[in-house]
Amino acid sequence: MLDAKHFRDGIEETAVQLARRGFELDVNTLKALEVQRKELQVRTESLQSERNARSKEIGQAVGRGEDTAPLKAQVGALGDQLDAAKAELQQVQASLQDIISGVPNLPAAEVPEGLDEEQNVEVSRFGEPPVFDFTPKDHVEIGEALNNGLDFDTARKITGARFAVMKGGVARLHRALTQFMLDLHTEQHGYLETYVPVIVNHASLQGTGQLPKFGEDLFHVEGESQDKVALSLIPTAEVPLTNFVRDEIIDEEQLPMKLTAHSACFRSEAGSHGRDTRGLIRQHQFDKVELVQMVKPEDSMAALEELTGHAEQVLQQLGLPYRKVLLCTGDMGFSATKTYDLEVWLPAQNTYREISSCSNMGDFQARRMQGRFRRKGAKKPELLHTLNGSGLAVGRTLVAILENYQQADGSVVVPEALRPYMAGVERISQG
RNA sequence: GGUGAGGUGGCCGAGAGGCUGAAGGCGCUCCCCUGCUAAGGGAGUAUAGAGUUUAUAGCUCUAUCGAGGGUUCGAAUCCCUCCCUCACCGCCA
Repeated sequence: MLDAKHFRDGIEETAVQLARRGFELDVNTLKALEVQRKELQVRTESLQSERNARSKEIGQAVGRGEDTAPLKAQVGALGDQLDAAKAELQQVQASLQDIISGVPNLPAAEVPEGLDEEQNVEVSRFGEPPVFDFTPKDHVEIGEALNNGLDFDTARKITGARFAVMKGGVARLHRALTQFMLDLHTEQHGYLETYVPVIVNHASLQGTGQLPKFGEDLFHVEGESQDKVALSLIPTAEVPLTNFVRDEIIDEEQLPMKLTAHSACFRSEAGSHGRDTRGLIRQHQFDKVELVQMVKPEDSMAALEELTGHAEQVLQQLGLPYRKVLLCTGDMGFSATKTYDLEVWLPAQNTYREISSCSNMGDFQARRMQGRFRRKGAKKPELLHTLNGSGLAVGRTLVAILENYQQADGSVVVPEALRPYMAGVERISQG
C-alpha cells in the first residue's frame, strides 16, 4: 500500500510513476472520493466531539440532581445525525480503500521501463554453460531413467497434474539441497533459521500483498466453521516470515532482521494452463529456501544487493551457470520497487530460467502490516523496509543440477558442495 | 472435544455505567541532589487517523481497555457472538 499522501497531494505525479509500470490510476475518481472523504470525516468527528461534550454535561447534571430529560432528547437527535454521517463516511472510505489496496508499489527510479520480460536488463553472468559431447536430455528424462528417481506417474495418481514424487538418490539430493542452502545462509550470511506455518490467515496475506488482488493464485483451506478465520496455503515463505513484524515496533538495534526458512510453497497456477506442464518447473507444490530482511529505509537498496548476492552464492557454490537480470517495470511483482531475478542455465532448454527472485518492497508491505521500528531516542516509530528473495527454489535447483551435471551414461554427478550432505555419494546412477 | 479461570498501556496491576486515555507500581528518558557506590526528589513516558500548518514542530479533534455487534444521551464497565491465553481431563505425532 502506498502512503495516502500519494493520493492527496501530488496524485498526478503518482499516476505518472505508476504509468511507468503500466498501471493506470483512476485520478478523477480518487480526487472526487477524497473531497467527499475529507468533508465527511470532518463532519463526523465534530458531531462526535459535540456528542461527547453533551453527554458529559448530562453526567454533571445528574450529579447535581437536575432533570436531564430535555438534554437527553437533544443529544439523542445528535446521535442520529452522527450515525448517518458515520455510515456515509464508512462507505466512502471503503471505496477509497478498494482502489488504494489494488494499487501496486512505485518502481525505483533506476528500474528500466518496459512491458514484459523482453525489456529486462541483464546485469551479469556467472559460469559457462557446460559443453556436452552428446545431446543433453531434459531433467524429466534424466530423472525418470535414474534408479528410483523422479516419478510423475505416481504423483498423478495420488494427487493429480503438476505434482511430483521423488525417490531414492533424487529425493536425497533434493533434501541435501535444502540442508546446504540453510547452512550457507545461517552460517555464512547471518540469517536466523526459522520454521514457519505453511497455512496462514488472510491478514498475513493482505500484509504481504497477495490479497485482496491475487487470491486466485492461492490454495484456500476450508475452515472448520463459517466464523473461523479464512486460511490459505502459502505461495512462499515470504508471507509468514515478513509477517513476523506485522503490528510490531522493532528496536533499532535489532535491525537488520534477517530470517530464513525452508518451506513447501503452494500455487494454484491459475491462468498458466499449458505452460511448463512437463517436469518440475511449474508445480502446485514445491520447496523453497526463503530469505527475508527487515531493514531501515536508508539501508534497503544496499540490502537488496546483499540479499541477491546471498542467493547467488548458492548457485556459485553449486557451480551452476546463471545470469542476473534487473526486471523492468512491467515484469515486477505488485509489491516490489526493484527486483533482480537470477536465471540458471538449463541445457535442455538451451536458455536461462528463473530460479530466484529478489525484491526490495520498500515500505509498501510494512505499511500494510504496520511493521515499524523506532530509532534510538526517537519518539515516532517509522515504517520498516522489507526485502525477500528465494535462496533458492529447491525444485528448480534440482532441475538445474540434473541437467547441468548429467553424464553420457545417464548418471548425474553430485556437485562437490553437496557431497557432505549425501554421505559422500559422488554420482547418482541408473539401474 | 469437555470443564473452569482469564484477556486493561513496554511490563505488573486497579477500575464494575459519566469527573478514566485509564489509579498505583515496575521499567525507561530528562532534570535536581548526593566524595564514589547505594539511596533520594521532580518532570515526562501508547498508537493510529483527521483538521490546521512551510513543517515528520506545535495546536485542536476523533478512535482504540482481545475482536465484532447490541443496549444507553453516555460503555473498559451491562448483554450477545467469536477469537485467544492459562489450568485440569479426554484424544493424538
